[in-house]
Amino acid sequence: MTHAQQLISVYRQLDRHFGPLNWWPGETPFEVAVGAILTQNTSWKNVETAISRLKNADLLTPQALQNAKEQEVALLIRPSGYYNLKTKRVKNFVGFLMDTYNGSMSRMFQEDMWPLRRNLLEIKGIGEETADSILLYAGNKPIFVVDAYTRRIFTRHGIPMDTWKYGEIQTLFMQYLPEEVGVYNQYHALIVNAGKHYCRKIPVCERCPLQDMKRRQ
DNA sequence: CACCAGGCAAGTA
DNA sequence: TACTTGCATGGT
Repeated sequence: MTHAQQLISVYRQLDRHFGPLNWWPGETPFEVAVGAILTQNTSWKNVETAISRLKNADLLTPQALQNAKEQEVALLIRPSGYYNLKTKRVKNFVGFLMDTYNGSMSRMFQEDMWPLRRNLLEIKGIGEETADSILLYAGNKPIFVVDAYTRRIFTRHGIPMDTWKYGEIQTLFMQYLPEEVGVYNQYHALIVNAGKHYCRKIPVCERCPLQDMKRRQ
Protein backbone atom coordinates (compact mmCIF):
# COMPACT_ATOMS: atom_id res chain seq x y z
CA MET A 1 0.00 0.00 0.00
CA THR A 2 1.46 3.35 -1.03
CA HIS A 3 1.41 6.42 1.18
CA ALA A 4 -1.09 8.02 -1.18
CA GLN A 5 -3.44 5.06 -0.84
CA GLN A 6 -3.13 5.11 2.94
CA LEU A 7 -3.96 8.81 3.18
CA ILE A 8 -7.06 8.30 1.05
CA SER A 9 -8.06 5.15 2.92
CA VAL A 10 -7.80 6.83 6.33
CA TYR A 11 -9.81 9.79 5.08
CA ARG A 12 -12.58 7.54 3.77
CA GLN A 13 -12.81 5.52 6.96
CA LEU A 14 -12.84 8.51 9.28
CA ASP A 15 -15.30 10.40 7.07
CA ARG A 16 -17.70 7.47 7.09
CA HIS A 17 -17.36 7.20 10.86
CA PHE A 18 -17.74 10.86 11.83
CA GLY A 19 -19.56 12.44 8.89
CA PRO A 20 -19.25 16.13 7.95
CA LEU A 21 -17.76 18.14 10.83
CA ASN A 22 -18.01 21.70 9.45
CA TRP A 23 -14.97 23.15 11.20
CA TRP A 24 -13.75 25.46 12.74
CA PRO A 25 -16.02 26.17 15.73
CA GLY A 26 -16.06 29.99 15.77
CA GLU A 27 -18.42 32.72 14.64
CA THR A 28 -15.98 35.02 12.86
CA PRO A 29 -12.57 34.66 11.17
CA PHE A 30 -11.05 36.77 13.94
CA GLU A 31 -12.50 34.49 16.60
CA VAL A 32 -11.04 31.50 14.77
CA ALA A 33 -7.60 33.13 14.71
CA VAL A 34 -7.68 33.93 18.42
CA GLY A 35 -8.88 30.41 19.15
CA ALA A 36 -5.98 29.01 17.12
CA ILE A 37 -3.51 30.84 19.38
CA LEU A 38 -5.29 29.99 22.62
CA THR A 39 -5.51 26.28 21.85
CA GLN A 40 -1.74 25.81 21.58
CA ASN A 41 -0.96 22.71 23.68
CA THR A 42 -4.27 23.17 25.50
CA SER A 43 -7.62 21.37 25.52
CA TRP A 44 -10.32 23.00 23.40
CA LYS A 45 -12.72 22.94 26.37
CA ASN A 46 -10.52 25.40 28.23
CA VAL A 47 -10.26 27.58 25.14
CA GLU A 48 -14.06 27.72 24.81
CA THR A 49 -14.27 29.14 28.29
CA ALA A 50 -11.62 31.73 27.54
CA ILE A 51 -13.30 32.77 24.27
CA SER A 52 -16.67 33.14 26.03
CA ARG A 53 -15.11 35.36 28.66
CA LEU A 54 -13.56 37.60 25.99
CA LYS A 55 -16.94 37.85 24.25
CA ASN A 56 -18.77 38.71 27.45
CA ALA A 57 -16.26 41.49 28.06
CA ASP A 58 -16.75 42.73 24.47
CA LEU A 59 -13.06 42.24 23.83
CA LEU A 60 -13.23 39.84 20.89
CA THR A 61 -12.42 42.42 18.22
CA PRO A 62 -9.00 43.59 17.01
CA GLN A 63 -9.65 47.16 18.16
CA ALA A 64 -10.84 46.23 21.64
CA LEU A 65 -8.04 43.76 22.21
CA GLN A 66 -5.40 46.23 21.14
CA ASN A 67 -6.73 48.87 23.52
CA ALA A 68 -7.18 46.49 26.44
CA LYS A 69 -4.46 46.25 29.08
CA GLU A 70 -2.44 43.08 29.20
CA GLN A 71 -3.56 42.33 32.72
CA GLU A 72 -7.22 42.51 31.78
CA VAL A 73 -6.78 40.18 28.82
CA ALA A 74 -4.67 37.79 30.87
CA LEU A 75 -7.35 37.60 33.56
CA LEU A 76 -10.05 36.78 30.99
CA ILE A 77 -8.12 34.11 29.10
CA ARG A 78 -6.75 32.54 32.29
CA PRO A 79 -8.69 29.25 31.82
CA SER A 80 -6.82 28.52 28.58
CA GLY A 81 -3.49 28.28 30.40
CA TYR A 82 -0.16 30.00 29.65
CA TYR A 83 -2.23 33.15 29.99
CA ASN A 84 0.62 35.68 30.24
CA LEU A 85 2.36 34.15 27.24
CA LYS A 86 -0.83 33.90 25.20
CA THR A 87 -1.84 37.47 26.01
CA LYS A 88 1.38 38.63 24.35
CA ARG A 89 0.87 36.27 21.41
CA VAL A 90 -2.68 37.44 20.78
CA LYS A 91 -1.58 41.05 21.03
CA ASN A 92 1.30 40.40 18.64
CA PHE A 93 -1.16 39.06 16.07
CA VAL A 94 -3.61 41.92 16.67
CA GLY A 95 -0.79 44.43 16.26
CA PHE A 96 0.13 42.91 12.90
CA LEU A 97 -3.51 42.87 11.80
CA MET A 98 -4.12 46.49 12.82
CA ASP A 99 -0.85 47.88 11.47
CA THR A 100 -0.95 46.04 8.15
CA TYR A 101 -4.65 45.66 7.34
CA ASN A 102 -6.40 48.20 9.57
CA GLY A 103 -7.76 45.31 11.63
CA SER A 104 -9.50 43.66 8.68
CA MET A 105 -9.22 39.89 8.36
CA SER A 106 -10.75 39.99 4.88
CA ARG A 107 -8.08 42.44 3.72
CA MET A 108 -5.42 40.19 5.20
CA PHE A 109 -6.79 37.22 3.28
CA GLN A 110 -6.63 39.10 0.00
CA GLU A 111 -2.91 38.34 0.13
CA ASP A 112 -1.60 35.25 -1.63
CA MET A 113 -1.42 32.26 0.64
CA TRP A 114 2.29 31.44 0.82
CA PRO A 115 3.54 35.04 1.21
CA LEU A 116 0.92 35.59 3.91
CA ARG A 117 2.06 32.41 5.65
CA ARG A 118 5.62 33.74 5.72
CA ASN A 119 4.42 36.98 7.27
CA LEU A 120 2.32 35.20 9.90
CA LEU A 121 5.34 33.09 10.88
CA GLU A 122 7.31 36.25 11.64
CA ILE A 123 4.86 37.07 14.45
CA LYS A 124 6.24 35.90 17.81
CA GLY A 125 3.90 33.20 19.05
CA ILE A 126 2.62 32.02 15.68
CA GLY A 127 4.26 28.82 14.47
CA GLU A 128 3.46 26.59 11.53
CA GLU A 129 0.36 24.87 12.90
CA THR A 130 -1.18 28.09 14.16
CA ALA A 131 -0.46 29.92 10.91
CA ASP A 132 -1.93 27.11 8.82
CA SER A 133 -5.01 26.85 11.07
CA ILE A 134 -5.65 30.56 10.56
CA LEU A 135 -5.15 30.29 6.79
CA LEU A 136 -7.39 27.23 6.39
CA TYR A 137 -10.13 27.77 8.95
CA ALA A 138 -10.33 31.55 9.13
CA GLY A 139 -9.33 32.32 5.54
CA ASN A 140 -10.53 29.27 3.60
CA LYS A 141 -7.12 28.91 2.00
CA PRO A 142 -6.15 25.47 0.62
CA ILE A 143 -3.40 24.48 3.07
CA PHE A 144 -3.12 21.34 5.18
CA VAL A 145 -2.79 21.63 8.97
CA VAL A 146 -0.45 19.20 10.74
CA ASP A 147 -0.73 18.59 14.47
CA ALA A 148 0.32 16.16 17.20
CA TYR A 149 -2.65 13.89 16.43
CA THR A 150 -1.61 13.61 12.80
CA ARG A 151 1.84 12.38 13.80
CA ARG A 152 0.47 9.99 16.42
CA ILE A 153 -2.34 8.46 14.36
CA PHE A 154 -0.21 7.79 11.31
CA THR A 155 2.75 6.59 13.37
CA ARG A 156 0.50 4.06 15.07
CA HIS A 157 -0.96 3.02 11.74
CA GLY A 158 2.20 2.43 9.77
CA ILE A 159 3.72 5.76 8.64
CA PRO A 160 6.30 6.94 11.24
CA MET A 161 5.52 10.66 11.08
CA ASP A 162 6.66 11.21 14.68
CA THR A 163 10.19 11.78 13.38
CA TRP A 164 9.21 13.84 10.32
CA LYS A 165 9.44 17.61 10.03
CA TYR A 166 6.22 19.61 9.83
CA GLY A 167 6.79 20.56 6.20
CA GLU A 168 7.52 16.97 5.18
CA ILE A 169 4.17 15.81 6.53
CA GLN A 170 2.31 18.76 5.03
CA THR A 171 3.89 18.16 1.63
CA LEU A 172 2.86 14.50 1.65
CA PHE A 173 -0.79 15.33 2.29
CA MET A 174 -0.85 18.18 -0.20
CA GLN A 175 0.78 16.05 -2.90
CA TYR A 176 -1.66 13.20 -2.71
CA LEU A 177 -4.96 14.85 -1.78
CA PRO A 178 -7.04 17.00 -4.14
CA GLU A 179 -6.10 20.64 -3.63
CA GLU A 180 -9.47 21.62 -2.15
CA VAL A 181 -10.27 23.66 0.93
CA GLY A 182 -13.17 21.36 1.79
CA VAL A 183 -10.97 18.27 1.81
CA TYR A 184 -8.19 19.84 3.91
CA ASN A 185 -10.78 21.29 6.29
CA GLN A 186 -12.58 18.00 6.81
CA TYR A 187 -9.45 15.85 6.99
CA HIS A 188 -7.80 17.80 9.77
CA ALA A 189 -11.10 17.97 11.65
CA LEU A 190 -11.45 14.20 11.28
CA ILE A 191 -7.91 13.68 12.58
CA VAL A 192 -8.54 15.80 15.67
CA ASN A 193 -11.78 13.95 16.38
CA ALA A 194 -10.12 10.58 15.87
CA GLY A 195 -7.28 11.71 18.11
CA LYS A 196 -9.53 12.92 20.89
CA HIS A 197 -11.71 9.81 20.91
CA TYR A 198 -9.38 6.98 19.92
CA CYS A 199 -5.74 8.01 19.69
CA ARG A 200 -4.68 9.82 22.83
CA LYS A 201 -1.23 9.27 24.36
CA ILE A 202 -2.89 6.78 26.62
CA PRO A 203 -4.52 4.77 23.79
CA VAL A 204 -8.23 4.04 23.52
CA CYS A 205 -8.02 1.72 20.54
CA GLU A 206 -10.92 -0.64 21.24
CA ARG A 207 -13.46 1.10 19.03
CA CYS A 208 -10.98 2.77 16.66
CA PRO A 209 -12.55 3.32 13.21
CA LEU A 210 -9.20 2.33 11.66
CA GLN A 211 -9.32 -1.29 12.81
CA ASP A 212 -8.16 -2.86 9.56
CA MET A 213 -4.89 -0.95 9.37
CA LYS A 214 -1.77 -2.53 10.77
CA ARG A 215 -1.17 -0.98 14.17
CA ARG A 216 2.26 -0.34 15.61
CA GLN A 217 3.19 0.61 19.21
C1' DC B 1 -1.29 11.74 43.10
C1' DA B 2 0.66 11.86 38.02
C1' DC B 3 -0.29 12.82 33.47
C1' DC B 4 -2.28 15.12 29.49
C1' DA B 5 -4.22 18.74 26.14
C1' DG B 6 -5.71 20.76 18.46
C1' DG B 7 2.55 24.63 20.36
C1' DC B 8 6.06 27.88 20.45
C1' DA B 9 10.41 30.28 21.32
C1' DA B 10 14.76 30.44 23.38
C1' DG B 11 18.67 28.16 24.98
C1' DT B 12 22.29 24.49 24.64
C1' DA B 13 25.50 21.08 22.40
C1' DT C 1 20.52 20.48 13.09
C1' DA C 2 18.60 18.15 17.19
C1' DC C 3 17.39 18.10 21.70
C1' DT C 4 15.71 20.48 26.25
C1' DT C 5 13.01 23.67 29.00
C1' DG C 6 9.40 27.10 30.52
C1' DC C 7 4.91 28.39 30.03
C1' DA C 8 -0.39 27.04 33.35
C1' DT C 9 -5.14 25.81 33.60
C1' DG C 10 -8.69 22.19 34.12
C1' DG C 11 -9.93 17.29 33.33
C1' DT C 12 -8.96 12.08 33.92
